[in-house]
Amino acid sequence: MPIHHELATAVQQAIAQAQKSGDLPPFDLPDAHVERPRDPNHGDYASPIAMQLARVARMAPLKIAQAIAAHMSPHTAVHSVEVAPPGFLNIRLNSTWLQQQVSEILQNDNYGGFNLGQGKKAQVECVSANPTGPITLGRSRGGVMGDTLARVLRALGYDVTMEYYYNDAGRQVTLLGESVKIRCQQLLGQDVALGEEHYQGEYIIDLARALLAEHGEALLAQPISFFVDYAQAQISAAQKRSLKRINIEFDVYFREQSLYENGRVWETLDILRQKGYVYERDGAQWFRTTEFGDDKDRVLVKQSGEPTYRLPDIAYHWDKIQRGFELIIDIFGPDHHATAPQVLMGVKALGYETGFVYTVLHQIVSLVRRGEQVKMSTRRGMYVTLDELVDEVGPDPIRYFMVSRSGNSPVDFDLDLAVEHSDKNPVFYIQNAHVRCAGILRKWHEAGLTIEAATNADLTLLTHEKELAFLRKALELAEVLETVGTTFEPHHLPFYAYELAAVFHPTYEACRVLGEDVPQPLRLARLQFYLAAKKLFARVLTLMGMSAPEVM
RNA sequence: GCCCCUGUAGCUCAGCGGAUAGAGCGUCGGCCUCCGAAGCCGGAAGCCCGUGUUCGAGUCACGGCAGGGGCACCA
Repeated sequence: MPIHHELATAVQQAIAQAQKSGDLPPFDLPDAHVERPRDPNHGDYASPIAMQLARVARMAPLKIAQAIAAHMSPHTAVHSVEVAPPGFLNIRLNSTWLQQQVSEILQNDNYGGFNLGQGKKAQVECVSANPTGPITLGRSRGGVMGDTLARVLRALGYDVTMEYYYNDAGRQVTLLGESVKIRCQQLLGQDVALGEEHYQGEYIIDLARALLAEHGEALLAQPISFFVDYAQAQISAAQKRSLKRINIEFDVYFREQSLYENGRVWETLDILRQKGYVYERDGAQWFRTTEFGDDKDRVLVKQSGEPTYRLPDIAYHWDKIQRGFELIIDIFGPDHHATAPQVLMGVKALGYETGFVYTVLHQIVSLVRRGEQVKMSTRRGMYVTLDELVDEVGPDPIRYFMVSRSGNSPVDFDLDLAVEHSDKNPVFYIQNAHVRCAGILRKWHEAGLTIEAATNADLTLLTHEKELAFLRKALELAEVLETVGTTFEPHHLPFYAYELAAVFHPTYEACRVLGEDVPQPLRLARLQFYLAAKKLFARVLTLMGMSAPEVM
């Protein structure tokens, strides 16, 4: 159990004890929690519980706090529990215990993680781009957010499946096939033109060229499905390669088509109809979303007899639930902000509670170069792809900047900043902390010394306030992971990483290791400290899908 | 017209109902005979407006004002 939970429990037990002994009147035990005071002078953790209890206990908050403090049982981590007006309970950690975090970090490969999820099956669905073109920046953001969430949820004891949903059944893929065929015809000198709705991108011509090289002119006799299958296979393979470049890999690629093959789509419609949520109008099948608060009903099946995307989307979520996921997270870009709630309405209509299904929305990504927004237009295929961005800035800045703000804020991806090797660039600022640790260890080895020499170091020598501040910050990782894993807002992690580096660098300046004026026992202790710091930075960077370089 | 998101320092953003609102950039001023200055130290500067809920509001509710995005029988 992480320390902030232990302390909260301790507070709660103290309240119960105080009630037992009559120092506090009886009332239902609240959920106590501890938080970090803004001002470190107030202690390492604080609880405002006494103020919250004032009403039910009908006592002055200060008196309540005193009663709780008096009944706190001793804890190895706790140095003192103080009461401060108007009723705060301030807890200070024991520095001996804090120093032991060094060995805790070194021994525990899941430092900061804890078993919040208890092995529950969780699914993160993200990217889910149609297999009709390269991965765009918006989809990349969703992917980075989803992958970061998945990594955090695994650290928190969830059994996570990363899933990618393919729309391989709709009109879009037919258009894709037609686009490729037309390009083939053009390459063969035929006078045909792409329609307005066809895919305009250069990559379509490349596909056509490759097809022609393989099959020659005879391929024009093939049905459109031939072109569809070929293009889809090529494009989805390319999408996977692109995503892998930024360390995103999926466990399951779920094909929309499979929901038609196994009858799930029509089964879903039947059930919705049986439950009275479907009616016919103008030759189409409508879903009574107004019963769930929507401002108008929505079409499930078009006049043509083809389903809209909604029906398979609902069927897909039904399938997810039947596969036993207890936590479902859907990550949607701005183009899905309006449709996300409709899927949930579908799930409700099927008879499920939707409390365990979360939709995480994010805003757009735009590129900034030399302080100016780069113009992008999806029409004409004039957008910047993930591959182009990776080519230009590399994976790490993408991983960092795509999650470095709340999903509710748009991302302005600054191309100049992303590659700038300076203190302005938070990516290098964080990675440099790891590099600096590595540098100390390298120098140590170069001097012919081994790490083993330091394993019995006396950690209680780590008394410098900056060293202790770093260890306090290390402790905060558990809180950050919990926040990310319960709010599904991954941006807290890069902020934490930055703060951790901001606590580290002054420590590095102040707490030298190899200098001749450092006494040997302290040197050994600090060596352990920097070994732990290195491991912690590597851990945090890995949780963000970033690399932890030894040199830069 | 309807829906979603946003409004915090000159700029870009954190801030999970708690104590004196934090960073980065920019700006002003310092620090390399010393493990990576890709770093450190210090200064100036801020919650869109109103009403309400609360012991306590940047945070919650309602109403304004302003900006962004979305409103297909496309996905």
